[in-house]
Amino acid sequence: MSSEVFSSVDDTELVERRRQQVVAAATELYGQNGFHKTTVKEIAQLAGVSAGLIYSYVKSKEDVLFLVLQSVLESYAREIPKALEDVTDPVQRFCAAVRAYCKVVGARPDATLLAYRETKSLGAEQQAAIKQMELKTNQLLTRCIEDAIAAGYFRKINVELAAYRIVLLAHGWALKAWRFRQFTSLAEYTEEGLDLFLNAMLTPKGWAHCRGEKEQ
Amino acid sequence: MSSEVFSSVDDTELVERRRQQVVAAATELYGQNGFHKTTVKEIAQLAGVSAGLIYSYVKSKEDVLFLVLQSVLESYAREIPKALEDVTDPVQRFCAAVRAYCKVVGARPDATLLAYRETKSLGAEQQAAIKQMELKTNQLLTRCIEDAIAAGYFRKINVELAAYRIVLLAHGWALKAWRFRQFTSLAEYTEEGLDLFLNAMLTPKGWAHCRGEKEQ
Amino acid sequence: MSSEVFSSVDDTELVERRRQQVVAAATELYGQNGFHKTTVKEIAQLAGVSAGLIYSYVKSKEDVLFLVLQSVLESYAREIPKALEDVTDPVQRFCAAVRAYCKVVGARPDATLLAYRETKSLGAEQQAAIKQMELKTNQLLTRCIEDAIAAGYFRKINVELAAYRIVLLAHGWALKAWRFRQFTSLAEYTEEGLDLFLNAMLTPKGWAHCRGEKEQ
Amino acid sequence: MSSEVFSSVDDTELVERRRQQVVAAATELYGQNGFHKTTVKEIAQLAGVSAGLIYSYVKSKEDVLFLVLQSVLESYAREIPKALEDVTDPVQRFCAAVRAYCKVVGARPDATLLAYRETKSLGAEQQAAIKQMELKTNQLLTRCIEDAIAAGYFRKINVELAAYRIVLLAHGWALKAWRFRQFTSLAEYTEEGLDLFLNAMLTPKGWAHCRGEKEQ
DNA sequence: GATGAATGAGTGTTCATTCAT
DNA sequence: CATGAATGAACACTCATTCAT
Repeated sequence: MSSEVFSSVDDTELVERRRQQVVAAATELYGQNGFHKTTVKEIAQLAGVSAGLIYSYVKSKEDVLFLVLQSVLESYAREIPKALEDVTDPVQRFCAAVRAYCKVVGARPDATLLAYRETKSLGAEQQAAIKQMELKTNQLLTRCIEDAIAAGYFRKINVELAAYRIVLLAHGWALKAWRFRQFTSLAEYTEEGLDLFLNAMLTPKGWAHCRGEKEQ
Repeated sequence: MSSEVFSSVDDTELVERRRQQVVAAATELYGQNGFHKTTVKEIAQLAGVSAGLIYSYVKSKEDVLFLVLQSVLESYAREIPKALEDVTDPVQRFCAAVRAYCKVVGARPDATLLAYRETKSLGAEQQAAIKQMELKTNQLLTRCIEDAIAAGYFRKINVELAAYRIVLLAHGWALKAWRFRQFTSLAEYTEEGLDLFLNAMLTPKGWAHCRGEKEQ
Repeated sequence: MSSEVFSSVDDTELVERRRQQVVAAATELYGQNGFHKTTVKEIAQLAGVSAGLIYSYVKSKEDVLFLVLQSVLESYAREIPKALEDVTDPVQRFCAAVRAYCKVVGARPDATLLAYRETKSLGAEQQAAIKQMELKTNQLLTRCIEDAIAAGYFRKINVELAAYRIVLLAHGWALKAWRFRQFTSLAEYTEEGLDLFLNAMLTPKGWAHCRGEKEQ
Repeated sequence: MSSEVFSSVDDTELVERRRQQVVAAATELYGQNGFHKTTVKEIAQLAGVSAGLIYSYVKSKEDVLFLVLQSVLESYAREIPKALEDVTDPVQRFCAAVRAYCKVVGARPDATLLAYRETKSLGAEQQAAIKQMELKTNQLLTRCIEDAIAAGYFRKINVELAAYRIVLLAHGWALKAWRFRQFTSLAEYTEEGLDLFLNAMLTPKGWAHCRGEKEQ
């Protein structure tokens, strides 16, 4: 994947710091007004730098969008594994992954929306890179599901499809948060969704296992 | 709703015809390149009219987007009731509604995506009008669910949340069609999703009812 | 002068009638919003005809302006001689001319303003034609002045310059009517202006003559 | 007056310089072809800058017109007081004011014409601001006349009306310069006009005073 | 490294004018 | 003669990007 964003500045640490400033500003503005309505000058102003400076750290306005979306996807890739760190039981790992995913999405629903809304504004290559990152996130879920199947706790279902249903569960909150917030909480939404899926996925052995867990 | 799009031409039939031309062209282009990257001239060219003519039937480029999204939402509001016309059994009606929704979305996944991507590009008023139409579509689903609950076939769940899960099922196909198409079909996707939800919603009485239906 | 406006319609009487409709509408609109801000469609609408029809009686939007200005200038050329018809005394003729000029201007100050504001919007040829008409109007005044000089009533002054001062007296009302109306009337304005000029122009013989007139 | 024109550039001196460039170019072009027929690109080209740059110093094409008219009116407000600086005698001050006014108008007759022709092309607020400036110029004249009346040199006439006659004298040169230049000079035009007004305004005491001045 | 003035290509929109009906 | 839908050239204005300082 050739999707490294070019910078004319060498000092890696400075590049990082500047980009963070810019990405933070851009995320807010893109979320509010969309990619196209947001001008580079607005981003620069909110980031507290000059418009010209941005082009020392990024080759185009599109690159900024790429960095923004990258940072969103990275937060997924960071948070889910973190939530799984100390969990060993396959079913518990699955549940933890789902909860973690929903939680990251819930923390910045606008960011997730942004990914849906603006990915197409990127060039083909960067679009592909973003999709690649999404697939990697999904693999975190597929692996959990596969493990639970291997352990005999989940039925032998289409793993990738199941993973996508989870993704849609999590993203669904972001997509419809404006309405959901009016009659439910993220936690409730997540647990009910989780129930739904467990219901459909657990084998009798899986059920027994779960009950055992709870009885402990 | 004050969201009628203004036309300087009076002949209703002509207005309808021209708008259809323009909306068809715009849907394709907006879907391909997004609202902002698409120029009015491109739309005009694809629609086979002059750029100026568009402004006889629409007051702004934004109006064209509104018309496009409106036509998408209208197709939902048209197709779902049609699918329910001759179905009386509450559970069957629910299933028919879900299948119909998934089918309309599947017929023009780009159009559904467009609604997600570009609704924010509209002015506040038109945005509200679109959301209103979406709510109306959802009510087609809530009514089905309520009826099934009233008949004792579905458990007493949060109706609106359930409806939204269905919406996300249907829209999910559009959102991830690029991937889904690689390993499943819309029908399979729909039926499996339906199963999932029925599993979670049916009461014992509902289950018995279903089995009876099939045995007939 | 090749400044005849072309019409594709032959029936002279109809041409006249239609043009009057259009000119009336255009005068109002040009006066209100200026030539450039006024659209042909607006003129057509106010005139109660279709936009296309105008082009049967006129070759361009500019032609309409020309007709409008022509009608203004013609009203000068018509009213001043009428006011002189039964007056034979040179000084009286001069006074009658001045009063008549001020009166026509006062009747449609907007129209006079229009001539100042929009003559430059015409093509060179039509601009020249309008100036020509203005010169003709001025000659009505110069002739009066010359006659009064010949009769020994006026001093031997620069006749054309004097005529222009009168023109500016009359036009001045239109140019500053928005202010003048607040503290004087057209009649007062006219008489005081006339006094001013007579003062400067009358010979002793002229003065005696005037006094004699009044004593009669 | 809320009629300050906005600039996105802060450096006051640069703003001043650029605006002067633009105003100079615009004055010429507006004078030649009128406000509406002149394109922003033409102005930019003549000013030797890019079209886009203009919008760093001005918010709209209309603002350029405002700046142009403002500069005309300012030249009046600057030159007339300057001409009065070392003159103390009321009648002399009046004469100096009239001569100064005619001279500024004569220096850029096109600019004065522009004010007549294009003030209506401004928005309501800027139109009002221009009229306000015109009133201020007029007050320079009224004050002279009032002083001469107070000193017993001028008769007790309607001061504002008299001031406007002077204004029309000065503007008259601009309005009809195309003709006047063919048979007289600005100086002659001015002096004769001044005579005319003095004739009508001076009291016997004023006459005596004048003669005295000359005899000195 | 940082600034922000300058560029100029690109776009939505208007409107005089034409012409099929 | 009359209509008004259709055309398309023209124009104000925006904004990503560059580069001299």
